[in-house]
Amino acid sequence: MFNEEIIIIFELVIIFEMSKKKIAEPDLSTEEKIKDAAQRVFMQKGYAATRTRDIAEEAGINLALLNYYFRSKEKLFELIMLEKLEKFFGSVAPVLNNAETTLDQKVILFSNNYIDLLIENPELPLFILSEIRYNPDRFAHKLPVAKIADSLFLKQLHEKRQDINPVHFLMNILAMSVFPFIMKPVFHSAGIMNDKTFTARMMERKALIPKWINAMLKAK
Amino acid sequence: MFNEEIIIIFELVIIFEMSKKKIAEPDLSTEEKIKDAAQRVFMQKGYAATRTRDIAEEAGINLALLNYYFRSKEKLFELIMLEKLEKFFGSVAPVLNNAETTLDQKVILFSNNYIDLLIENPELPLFILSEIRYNPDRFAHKLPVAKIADSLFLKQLHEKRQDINPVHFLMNILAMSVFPFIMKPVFHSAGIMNDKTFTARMMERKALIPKWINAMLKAK
DNA sequence: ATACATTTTAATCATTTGTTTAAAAACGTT
DNA sequence: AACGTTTTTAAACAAATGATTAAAATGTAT
Repeated sequence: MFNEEIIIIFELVIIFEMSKKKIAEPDLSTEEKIKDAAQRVFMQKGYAATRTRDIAEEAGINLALLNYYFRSKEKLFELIMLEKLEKFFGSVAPVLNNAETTLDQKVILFSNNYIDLLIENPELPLFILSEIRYNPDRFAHKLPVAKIADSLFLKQLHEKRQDINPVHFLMNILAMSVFPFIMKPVFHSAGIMNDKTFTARMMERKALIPKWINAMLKAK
Repeated sequence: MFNEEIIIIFELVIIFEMSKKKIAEPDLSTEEKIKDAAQRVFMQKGYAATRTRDIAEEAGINLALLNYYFRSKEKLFELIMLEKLEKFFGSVAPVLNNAETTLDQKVILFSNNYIDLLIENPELPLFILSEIRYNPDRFAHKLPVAKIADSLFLKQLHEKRQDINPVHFLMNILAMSVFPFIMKPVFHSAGIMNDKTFTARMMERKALIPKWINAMLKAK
């Protein structure tokens, strides 16, 4: 019947709208609900400012369940922090050590992949870096800094510009890709840029950064 | 007498050594001692992780004196935060709006002055940016973003490269100057770079950044 | 020296916060 | 349906924390 079809269409529209607005998915297990909520709250407020009650409320669960499933606030944080560290650092070393790609290709691959990652996780850099700052020793050994410091990428850079420490160039690529996301809260809270225009600018940068790095390498 | 002269020299040496090692200056007023200590502790641990007892201990004063002189932890923090905001943003707009300098000169002046500032205050960027992140609305109106967004510097940039949004270039100058200080805790806690070599690299960057920016502006 | 104001101290308070407990509810198996 | 197991709940606890208080100490002016 005609009416039934209309009803079905309305239902589909409602489902679609719900999936767009990311309304709390009620079919997750309690453990996953807590982890998801903890992720959001920790990322937004940092470890110290986060109350276990905030997480419980965000997850829509009883406070005691947090300790039931994860022992303690600290254990839960450690779990999430390790995942976020992997997300933030994990993809860097593989790209920089890929033996199949040239220097130029590495720059393109890195800035493209990394900016895509950060568009999906804009608060990641500031979260990671402040938590490391406020607890330097705790995660020191978890960072793949050695694999980056001895990377093929830095050797390839050194061949191209023996007069300048290649760490400078690596720093610049990182800076130009990551720093805008660290400044985002400033622009946003000052009402200068909304999320949409910010993302658009970041998309532009994916193509621009490799060109800029090339220009820097050729300079003088 | 000869002995007296030697004694005077020894005293001078002691005073000199003390000023070098910055041993807690005991001649400060209680109010200043608290503010100084609060500065250090807030910058190191952030607002949320800082206990008023930490500040009292660092200042070597009785806990109650903090409330006696500054009413509350929050009032004291606000005071320090405003000073740090001024330090972090205060010098930017004047340089970017100076009608007497060319575009190239502005880049040189900015990177030089700003890196000098950050060498003296390495934790400043991460402190400011995390506190804004974790409390976006609170300091939004205090930021001189408008003076930067409408700056002469951006107009001069626009003339030189009408094809690219000048905000990209401003972002790059900021990024290349500031970002290393944001990554410093990572390098440091991973044992890759000590304070001395880090500072040396930053000194190099003061001269390099203007060259890089120039190359980027000429590119393609 | 005395009286008054300012500063400092030790003790205490009220609230917040991470965690635990014991009972209730829900679940699964036979 | 009855049983044991797992999950959830409300209540409570102990420690931490920001703040206050009242008395002691110190400083200052007469």
